[in-house]
Amino acid sequence: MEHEQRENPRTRRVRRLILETAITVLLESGAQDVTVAIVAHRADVARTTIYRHWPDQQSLLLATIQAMTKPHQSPQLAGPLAEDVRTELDHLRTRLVTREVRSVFGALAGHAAQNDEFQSSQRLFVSELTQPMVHTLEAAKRRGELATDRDCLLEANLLVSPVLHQYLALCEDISDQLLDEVLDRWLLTT
Amino acid sequence: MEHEQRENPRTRRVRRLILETAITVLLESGAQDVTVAIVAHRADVARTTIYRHWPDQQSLLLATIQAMTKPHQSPQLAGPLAEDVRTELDHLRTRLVTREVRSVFGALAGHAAQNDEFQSSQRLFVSELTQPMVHTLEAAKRRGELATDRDCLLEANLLVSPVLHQYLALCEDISDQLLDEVLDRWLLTT
Amino acid sequence: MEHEQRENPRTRRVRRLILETAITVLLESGAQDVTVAIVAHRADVARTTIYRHWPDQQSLLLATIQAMTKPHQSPQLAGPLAEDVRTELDHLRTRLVTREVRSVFGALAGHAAQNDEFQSSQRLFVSELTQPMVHTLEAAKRRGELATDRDCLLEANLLVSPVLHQYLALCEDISDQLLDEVLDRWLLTT
Amino acid sequence: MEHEQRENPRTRRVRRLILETAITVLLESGAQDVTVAIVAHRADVARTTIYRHWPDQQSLLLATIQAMTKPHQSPQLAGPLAEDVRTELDHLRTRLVTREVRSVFGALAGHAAQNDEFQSSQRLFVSELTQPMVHTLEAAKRRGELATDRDCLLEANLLVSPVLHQYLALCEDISDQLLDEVLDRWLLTT
DNA sequence: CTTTAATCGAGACGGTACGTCGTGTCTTAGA
DNA sequence: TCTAAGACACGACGTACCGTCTCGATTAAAG
Repeated sequence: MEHEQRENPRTRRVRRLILETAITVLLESGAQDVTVAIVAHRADVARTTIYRHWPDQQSLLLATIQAMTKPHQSPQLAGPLAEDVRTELDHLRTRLVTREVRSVFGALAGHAAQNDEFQSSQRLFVSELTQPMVHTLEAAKRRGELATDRDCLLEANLLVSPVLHQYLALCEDISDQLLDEVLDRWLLTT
Repeated sequence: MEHEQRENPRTRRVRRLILETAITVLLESGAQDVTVAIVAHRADVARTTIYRHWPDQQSLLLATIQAMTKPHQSPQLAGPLAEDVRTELDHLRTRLVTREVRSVFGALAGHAAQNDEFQSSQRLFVSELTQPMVHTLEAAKRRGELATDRDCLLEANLLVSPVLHQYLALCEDISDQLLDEVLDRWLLTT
Repeated sequence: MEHEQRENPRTRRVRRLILETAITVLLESGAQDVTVAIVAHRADVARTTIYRHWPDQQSLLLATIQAMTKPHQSPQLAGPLAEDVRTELDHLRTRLVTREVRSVFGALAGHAAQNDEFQSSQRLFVSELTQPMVHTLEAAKRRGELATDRDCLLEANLLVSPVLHQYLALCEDISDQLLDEVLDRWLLTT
Repeated sequence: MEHEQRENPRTRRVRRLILETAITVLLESGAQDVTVAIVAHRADVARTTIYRHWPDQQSLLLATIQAMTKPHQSPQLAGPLAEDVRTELDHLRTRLVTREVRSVFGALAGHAAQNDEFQSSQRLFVSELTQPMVHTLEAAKRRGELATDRDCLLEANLLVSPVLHQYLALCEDISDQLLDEVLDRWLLTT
């Protein structure tokens, strides 16, 4: 957005400060505490300043989450497909834990039922989690290790969903056995 | 619990009334509105009466959700396994939509990251969704259509997770194609 | 009241217990805390039991104060009038402090403007404080040390009021000088 | 206080409005009803607005009373001392009745035993009642009608206390006889 | 020595007020 | 000119008492 470029530098600085504070609060204390009052206090900024940038609390929370939703990067893999997928599953597990995915996903899901913007954001957020797997599959397809008529997104979802289900829906740890099982099953269907 | 039996019938009636009102509010306007003030007003009950039964707003919300979390019932199926599973997937889709699962799941997920009771409740809620599929598989196992060394819960999760993922995580509709695909893949691994 | 004699002994015991607890609370924490809830708790008695004996909180407070309002006793004095009066002023000062008169008077005055029963009670309470002085003057009159046409109650009030004023209205200590001054002035008018 | 001068005029207006409403309530229904909820309602102001200006209910009541405690003004008298004092006693009686002194004094006394600020306020309030008499005596002293070694405050208290006692402690009317008696006695001691 | 009636404990219930915290709107000064 | 400061109305929170009202469970007194 070139709009942001032209902005008063002070304004941009303040906006950043607020968002970063909001992120910190979200990770530290959960989405419940991403409140205009609390963020303003923590960022040492007037409450009204926040309202000048975002119309209400939900917008602030949404912007906060969107600021956290950055593409996950995985190193390009080029080993045999099975290995790459397994590695990617491992990375996924790691990302789930280290990036406090539960908090963010919870915040999104908590509003998604009533608020379409949150719904889109949740879609995006989940897609970002799945993206590296899609890339891995596409690379394999290019290398000829995967049939060209396969829909990489569908395949990725099939691979990823049991893992996310275990972690985000059942709130349980992800064992190596689960990852192995998922991989084995998937290989059988390829 | 015979304790509840001995309760003053009026008390029990009021408790029911409150919970039912809370359920209505939750389904109508979302978990955000399951507020002591709103529920009290809608149930035409004093705010303090609610506090006499539940210590705070979260407890009320939790109780409300737990009151909604009743085992899903599916008719016993005895057809060939593939058909039964496919039927069950269909039922699952139906239940997701008709029982406002998105609202409830969102409410749970929104608190689960901070509150263990909500986490347990979420676990339970998701299990209830999966349960009919588990039963179907167990029946098939008894009929000899499924190898006895299979873990029915694991299999059920593998079957169910792509569907839930599509609906709860990606917030998208569940197509027949998806259900077919899931079934086909699973059959290949059996 | 022979009515009270016929009462169930248990009832009488409980009534006493409540009143004594209320007195304790009044002296310890002030009239603000003579609350049905607090007294019931301190007396280890059900709240409803208190309501069975007094219709509401004000009645309880009033009864508590009335139970505290017992005639002040002074030893009969027979010395010369000036000495007796001075001694009585001293006793008055002592009683004001030791019997927590400020708390009780405050409680009474706080309700007297709105509630006639409290007003009567206050009148009585203040009279009791003045009574010993009246007796002293009457004794003096009988001994011929005071003209028979004097109104003992009026004289007592004239003697007592500057002292009460100093303590209850101005909330200040009562010095010996004040007592001496009051006595001297009064003697000049006799 | 120039601080108050600089205040936003709206703020000052609101503060005034609240205090005036509180005074009205106090005079109409007694100190018991000087409640944040009631005053807010009567002043058509949000409850929180009151809390922004006074930390709690007691502070509001105190401020209300202090706002009512304005110096009593008497016209300068220059007649003979005895007449002046008698006039002043009359004025005092009038003020007691017309300015609802019983309500205010009751409210003060009701809290004075527990709260030092109320105690100071009560002291001040009573002093204001006595003040005109002090002035009258000082004027007399200046005119040479009163010995210079007399303590005007003490004399005023001696004159005033029987009257206040009659009205505030005994809750009875103040007769002309009483005023005459008090004056006569006092003249004898001068 | 039991039975019967008054009294009590226990606690739900509708209320009112408290004092706190958050929201979103608005106005007034300042940098 | 943008921003800070903060007043304001509003609404919900959770707490503490109020006074009313069942219901058993005790207890005292009378049959």
